[in-house]
Amino acid sequence: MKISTRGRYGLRALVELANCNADQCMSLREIANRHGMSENYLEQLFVPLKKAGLVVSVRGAQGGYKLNRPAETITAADIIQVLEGSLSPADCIEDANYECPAATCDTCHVKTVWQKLYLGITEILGTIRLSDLAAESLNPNAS
Amino acid sequence: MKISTRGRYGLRALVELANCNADQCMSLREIANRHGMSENYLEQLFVPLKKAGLVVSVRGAQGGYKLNRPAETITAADIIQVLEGSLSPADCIEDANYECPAATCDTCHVKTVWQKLYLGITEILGTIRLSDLAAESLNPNAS
DNA sequence: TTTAATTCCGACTAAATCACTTGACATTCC
DNA sequence: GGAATGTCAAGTGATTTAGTCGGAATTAAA
Repeated sequence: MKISTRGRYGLRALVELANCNADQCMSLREIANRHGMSENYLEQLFVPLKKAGLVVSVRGAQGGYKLNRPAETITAADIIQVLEGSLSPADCIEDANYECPAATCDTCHVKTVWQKLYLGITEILGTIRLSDLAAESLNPNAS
Repeated sequence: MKISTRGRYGLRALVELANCNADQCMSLREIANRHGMSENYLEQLFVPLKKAGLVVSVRGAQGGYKLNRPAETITAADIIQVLEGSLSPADCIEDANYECPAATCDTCHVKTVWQKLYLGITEILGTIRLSDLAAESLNPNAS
């Protein structure tokens, strides 16, 4: 039940982008250096982020990445979901018509637990906006 | 962010125990057979469950395991925490005085995300009692 | 026009974790 | 005595994690 470096790095990286001017972009090298991350690894994370339409890239010298939408419209749920693959704590509840692989499904009476957890996680991360995190990062002392 | 088989199997197994009479015990073999689990693997899960005081064992023929406390006093959080090691989605927030390993901590502005998530997960799982799950499992149609 | 900075792409890899399996031993009921 | 159980320690194959590496394409600046 841990968030991996994919989600953690990705979230931090996008907070960084949220702190740029909307028309400016920041290179992966700079983000990676600031946060002590591997640039090559971070690069991999930006493939799905771009594909999901959360960021856009600018190639060539002085290029980099920037947010594709206002930071107010991007939530932690959006980012984590893209990078971790899903927000669901168990495969059997991601979509309504998933079938348990084993014949053991009829003896599994704990699905409601994962459903409640999934709803909770979605709700919590869905109400955290990137703009809030960006503001916090600029003014860490404010509650 | 997935719950592993440890947590899933363990929770299902304890629901089974919760459906026994308080003085009766059930063998791992029976639980494993009912749910299509590996008996030997399940055995490993019961080591920490016993150590945590959630179950007690009865050795010898006709032995097995039973709950150590009334099912009303055991929550999903208790079980998952023991089997998954922790309910925290990130290592940096488990205890108040954990220190980020890297010097990158001062550039990490997303800790509040993991804290909120941790609180949410703890709250959700902490309010699910084993007795509720046991009742549900006996009467799956009731809401 | 060259050069340096960047994204893009695909492959590789060491280490850790997951989900078991195996085997030997201890205890208790029948 | 023997079968049914829990206890313990170790091994294992597959998958995932967190990277690394090398090179090609694109673009701004010198």
